[in-house]
Amino acid sequence: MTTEEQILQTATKLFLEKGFAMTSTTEIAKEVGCNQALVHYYFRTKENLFMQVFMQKIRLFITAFTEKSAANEDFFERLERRICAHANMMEQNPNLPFLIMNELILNKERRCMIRDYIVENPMIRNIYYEFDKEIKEEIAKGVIRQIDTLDFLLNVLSLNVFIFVSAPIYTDLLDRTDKEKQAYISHRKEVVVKTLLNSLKP
Amino acid sequence: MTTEEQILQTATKLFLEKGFAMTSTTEIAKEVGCNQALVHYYFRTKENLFMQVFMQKIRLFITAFTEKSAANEDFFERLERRICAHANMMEQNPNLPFLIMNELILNKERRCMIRDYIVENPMIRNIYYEFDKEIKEEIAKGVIRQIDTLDFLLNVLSLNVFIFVSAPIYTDLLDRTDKEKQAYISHRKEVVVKTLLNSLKP
DNA sequence: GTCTATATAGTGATAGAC
DNA sequence: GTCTATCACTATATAGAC
Repeated sequence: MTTEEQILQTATKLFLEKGFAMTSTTEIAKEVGCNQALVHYYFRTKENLFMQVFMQKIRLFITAFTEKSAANEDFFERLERRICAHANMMEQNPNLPFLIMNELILNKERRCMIRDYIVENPMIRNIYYEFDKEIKEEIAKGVIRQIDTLDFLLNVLSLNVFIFVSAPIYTDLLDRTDKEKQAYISHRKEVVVKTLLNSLKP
Repeated sequence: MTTEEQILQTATKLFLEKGFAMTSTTEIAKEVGCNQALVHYYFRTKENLFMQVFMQKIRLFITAFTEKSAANEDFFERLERRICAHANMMEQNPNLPFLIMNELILNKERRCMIRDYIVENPMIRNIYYEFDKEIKEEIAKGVIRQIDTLDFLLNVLSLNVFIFVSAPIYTDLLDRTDKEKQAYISHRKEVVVKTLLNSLKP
């Protein structure tokens, strides 16, 4: 691995653990084993370095919900598969939802910066459009109750994100072991799927 | 208002807006209109000042769910009233859920510090115990489906908190006005109540 | 490409005058 | 109680040697 890749990898790890403000370029360099000046040689500013990490993770976060369905699954099975795919992505990047929320809330510039990427991206628009069509069909068929697609997606996001935001808090607050933390996450994943599917009942 | 109170008030405002790490004592002093040394004269350290703000807000956050019920309300009406009370508290302190999450996730010491307050506080234990009894009774009566009380509370927390975390992101991402942001919050509050009540159906 | 050295600016905190 | 002045520290970023 080149030094540049090492810096990017270490930066990703540290930004996820501690956020933008509390991670210094000195610390990144120290963990890579090189000099602090080198971090700036490759990425010029800390902001640049962060945005590279951030946008890559944003892409991952959004595309995770687009899990393709198997041939003969019904609507609820497909839905469950997608909700789980989204949760699994976060399980593999535990602090990711937190980092995204954190930086988007504290920094208005970053909100505006990803607007172009998310809102005006035709691929993402298309993903939404397809899902919206699906939802409306099932409502028309009477399989699920009347609900707005965006509202349902926000419900999924709320419940899924909160699993991983609350897990470290839950663990320390109730003096749990790492194994119990894992059990908490698994359990919440099940509860969230059940809650979401049940909330769609007519 | 005394200078000390002014400092506390301004600190509350700035910590809520920008978090602990990105608020400096210099900035607090500047906004109060006094010298930076004075902030340290009253509170000695920035950490002290923050913890005073933080614990006061934590208390507010927890007790908000304990809205007392009117005499002749049924279970679902009481539940709705509590969920709304909790949401309204956050509406009056828009960045509060975010601040709490932020500081609890990034700072293990703070997690442990509030453990004593939350987990071992007999009043809070009692609130939980009463609600748990209520839930179990309604399950026994067949009014709602089988669900763990803690799981339900986590669902409430997830959905309610996310309304206010997502509102500023939603507003900038989709170029919304302040009035539209307000409409978003009102709408989501309704959706969340409906989703939660519907998810309890047997 | 990697290093040392340094410019520049900001931080939290304290000492001491008034 | 409020101020000025200052210390010690850390940060980002850059210049220049090799």
